[in-house]
Amino acid sequence: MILSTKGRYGLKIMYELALNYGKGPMSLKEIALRQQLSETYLEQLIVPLKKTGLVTSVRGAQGGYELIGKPDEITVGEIIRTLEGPLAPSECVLDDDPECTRAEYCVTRLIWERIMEGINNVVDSITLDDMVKDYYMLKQKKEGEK
Amino acid sequence: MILSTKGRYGLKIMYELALNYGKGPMSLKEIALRQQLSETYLEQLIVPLKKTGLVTSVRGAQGGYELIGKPDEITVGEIIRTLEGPLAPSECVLDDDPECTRAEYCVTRLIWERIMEGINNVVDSITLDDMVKDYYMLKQKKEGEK
DNA sequence: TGAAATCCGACTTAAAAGGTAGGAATTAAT
DNA sequence: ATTAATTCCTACCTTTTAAGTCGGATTTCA
Repeated sequence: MILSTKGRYGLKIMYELALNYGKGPMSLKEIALRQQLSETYLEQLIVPLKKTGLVTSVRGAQGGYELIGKPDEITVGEIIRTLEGPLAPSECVLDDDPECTRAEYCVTRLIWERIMEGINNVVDSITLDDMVKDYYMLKQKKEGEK
Repeated sequence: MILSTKGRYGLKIMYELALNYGKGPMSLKEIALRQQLSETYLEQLIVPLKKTGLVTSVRGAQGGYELIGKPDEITVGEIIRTLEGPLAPSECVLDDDPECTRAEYCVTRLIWERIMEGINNVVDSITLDDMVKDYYMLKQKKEGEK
């Protein structure tokens, strides 16, 4: 049940952009450097993020990417679903599955629905701003230890 | 983020065994028939369920499988984790990941931990007995519609 | 003794994961 | 004007995983 690198790295991209929010565009090169990830791979991942309208780009030298919305308006759920598709444990709970009219009265389906609801509740309750706050919390804590 | 068929079919196996609880062993053939699944594939899936001690087997003709514990003591979480491994969105939240001492203060890791906790809370709160009850509820409802 | 089961291990095929590579287009700074 | 930095675009590659299948050995009830 581990997420693919798409969702995981995608969140890292968005987190870096959130830390940089309001400071102009940030290049993928810098993000890749800070997160120790392959820049060319991140290029792939940012395409859907742009298409969904979560980020915008500035081309050319000194260009890069920026969040479109404010960090407290972007949830972890939106980001992960953009890159991974719907967060469902089984296809049969997605809108329109034709095979799911079964003689077993589909009890398992009820379970998948509950699980899906649980997962989405969690990820939709966390925003990028929460992550930024976590960062400053951790930072302060670490400085206190010196 | 869709579960593999291991976890999904595995839960169906356990659900059938729960419906059959107390009535002697049930063969994979019958389970496969009722759930419209490949019997030989289910053979693979039941191995870990047996190894973990969730089911026991009776060999020979009229043999089959039975739940070891009572349906209200077996959670969906146990079953899925047995077949899918730990329900974590990232490896880095599993005990001992060595790579996770990072300069970013690992804010994303905090997020994965919260998500993992959320998922496990949901699946561990549902037992096989809940599914059996769901079955009788749905059945009654359907009969009322006639 | 035969049929119905579980058990065991190897094999197969297709898709997905996790990238790389090469180059075109755009733009700020010099 | 040129150069360097950047996004953008398309294709390709390699390894792993998913989702089974297959053949046969073993056990046991009828």
